[in-house]
Amino acid sequence: MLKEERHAFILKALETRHKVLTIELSQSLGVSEDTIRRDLKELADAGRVKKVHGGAVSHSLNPFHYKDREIYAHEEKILIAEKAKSLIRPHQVVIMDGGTTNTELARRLPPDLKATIFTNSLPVAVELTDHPSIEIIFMGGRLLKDAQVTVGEEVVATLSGIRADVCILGTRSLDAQMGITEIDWEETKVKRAILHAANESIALVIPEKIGTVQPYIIGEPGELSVLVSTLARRDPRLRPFHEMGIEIL
Amino acid sequence: MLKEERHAFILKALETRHKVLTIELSQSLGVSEDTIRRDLKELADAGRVKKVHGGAVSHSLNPFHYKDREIYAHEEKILIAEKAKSLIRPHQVVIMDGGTTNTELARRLPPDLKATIFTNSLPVAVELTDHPSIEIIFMGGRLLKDAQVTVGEEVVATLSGIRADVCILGTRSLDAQMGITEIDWEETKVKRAILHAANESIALVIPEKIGTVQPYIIGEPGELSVLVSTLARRDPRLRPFHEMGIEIL
DNA sequence: TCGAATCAGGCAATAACCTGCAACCATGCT
DNA sequence: AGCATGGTTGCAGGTTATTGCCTGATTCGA
Repeated sequence: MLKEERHAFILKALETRHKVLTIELSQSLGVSEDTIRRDLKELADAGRVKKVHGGAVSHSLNPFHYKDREIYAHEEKILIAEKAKSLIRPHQVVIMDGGTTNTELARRLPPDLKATIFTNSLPVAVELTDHPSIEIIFMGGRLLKDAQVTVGEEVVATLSGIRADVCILGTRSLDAQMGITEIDWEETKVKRAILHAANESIALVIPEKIGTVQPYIIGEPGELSVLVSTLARRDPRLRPFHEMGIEIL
Repeated sequence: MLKEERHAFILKALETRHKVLTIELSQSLGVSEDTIRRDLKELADAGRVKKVHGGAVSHSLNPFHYKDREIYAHEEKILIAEKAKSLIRPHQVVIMDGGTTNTELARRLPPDLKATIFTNSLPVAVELTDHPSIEIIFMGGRLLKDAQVTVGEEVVATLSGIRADVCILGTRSLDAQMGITEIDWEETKVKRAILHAANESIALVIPEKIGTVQPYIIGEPGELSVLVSTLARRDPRLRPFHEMGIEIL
């Protein structure tokens, strides 16, 4: 068995299976795990696969590979994005935060919409590059690898020089008492700045996040203008927000 | 048994079997393994087969033929990226420009490399988010949709506050007299700033770009530190650069 | 936090490789 | 015929690649 054959086998397996395990490969190819490990290392060094503990996963070569990631509650997020896209009016200046729901919205903006969008989210920016008429301003800073957003004082400073019409917040947790809360301190500071740099604020949120609380507070619930979820307008979970005068969608 | 006959036999065998082993061939053709090895070497030099340890495989088995047509001269760019990745030393501060070759490099950086990378390129940043130990600073600004890089005074301002160890320029055109030149004015300004913000500058360039000129000048050829291409070190096209004291890789 | 799984690096054995050399052969010239 | 030439082949040797095993470190999941 030539090394190249094994490599071809591994790549083939990854095309269909997305993930391979070292121990599986060693059994089906009849070589030691060490050899497989070395194979995976070579393939990883060549950028053909991504090595993970216990095996490897396919490393799709185009820059949109984050699309492959399994998105939690994807269907719901698509629904929310579809609802929300009418909220952005032509020629507005918009700040878009990160998050999968916001990315979904960026992908779904009407092609004829003309607007200026500030964002600190890599995926949102990538999606918007496909849009024909939106002007994109990316706010620089240190990049958080898991959230794929920039943070730090540079982002905050940029935001302090903006007065946007509307911001669209990625919402980790929303509670009628505590408001919008976050788990990451750096992101919190940025989101606060986003909230304060816009006249109106829109939160896109899947129902299960409503009523949960994280350690850091971004803003009072009353600071929200519009809340978009998959819930019916009269759902009791939304009642307190409605009573504060927040528009429910 | 003539050499040509053996070559024909080997190619025929590869058509049907995908791989051949040196030992097998030597037995079925009744010649020494060394002779087969020499045959394979000739066929490989002629590009008819791919030589591997233990024998040879047909070209269709090997990667590049069916993958990634979308990136122009992708193979060459991979080679260049592989060459260049050793140029980034641990704990350096690096500025990475946009371009497909640079993206390729970003994808191929050794996973154990610890470094800080400033970039204004969306694809580069996306690739780097998969890297375990690199700190990424994204330089914000207006996003050019086709090049997927940010431009504008904000980027230039950020760069003016940086003194990096090395910058890696995406190179549209390189000429021994005119130096590095660009076709887009906005990008030109940013690239100038990148060049001036780093102590050393590395240009990754595919051979066909050497000797071409665009309207806007980014820098003198002498401002380059290292030139990475697929050409042999002694290639006449590189001679003028070598004589300027630019390191050729 | 702990135990088990997994990993990285080193080591040795084997196989494959490359280089130089001498033998061989066909050819063409003197 | 005699000889030089160039191409090819096999062999000896020293070098490199590959692999499995081992050990200690790291990482993961409970």
